[in-house]
Amino acid sequence: VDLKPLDRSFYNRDTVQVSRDLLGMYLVHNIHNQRLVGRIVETEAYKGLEDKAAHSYSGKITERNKVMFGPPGYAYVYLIYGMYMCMNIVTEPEGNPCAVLIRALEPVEGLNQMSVNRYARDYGELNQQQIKNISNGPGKLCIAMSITKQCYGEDLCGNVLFVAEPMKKKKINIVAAKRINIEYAEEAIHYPWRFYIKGNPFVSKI
DNA sequence: GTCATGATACAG
DNA sequence: TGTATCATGACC
Repeated sequence: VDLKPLDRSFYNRDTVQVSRDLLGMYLVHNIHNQRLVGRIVETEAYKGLEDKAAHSYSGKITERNKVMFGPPGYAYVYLIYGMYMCMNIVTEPEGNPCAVLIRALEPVEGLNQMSVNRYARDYGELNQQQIKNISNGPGKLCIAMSITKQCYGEDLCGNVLFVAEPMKKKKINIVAAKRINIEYAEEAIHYPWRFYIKGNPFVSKI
């Protein structure tokens, strides 16, 4: 199946809109001569200067957040809690430091390799619990998809790591909710900028 | 449900 | 140099 990167203009839009439109799209990572594909089922919008939960809120450019201040369509990957990586996609025009966090995937292609990445072995046959746990969280999906700090700043309009529209797009219902684990963010705690596909079993938590 | 884990970024 | 962190897995 042919999967082609979305055009940069897709990302050069309002971050909440991009967050919603990413649901149902495929995240693709070509690595070690293999293609890993996951359907995006959960996202969160981080709207830069107006959002206390965003890493770019202060407006100060740092080593970590600098890619957020650049042009849209690039990967913002960072270490969280000293142990896990999170994958974001930069949105909006250059200078407006916004991003979408990818919070959960439904495995589409390369499930076997993902299970090796996650569980350090090839189970051959995975049980339902193991499958469900492969990529139902932002840290988990980075392990499953081999997304590391090496991916920081990767151009998603290239052919290594990108988002593609599936051949057949299923009809979905979108749920909007408060974002996860941003208790420090004062009024931004309540913004309904978490989006997920209603009823999808790979959503991280209800 | 609670809690330890862990490395880095960032502020002070 | 101290502190908080866009999470997870292992435990109760």
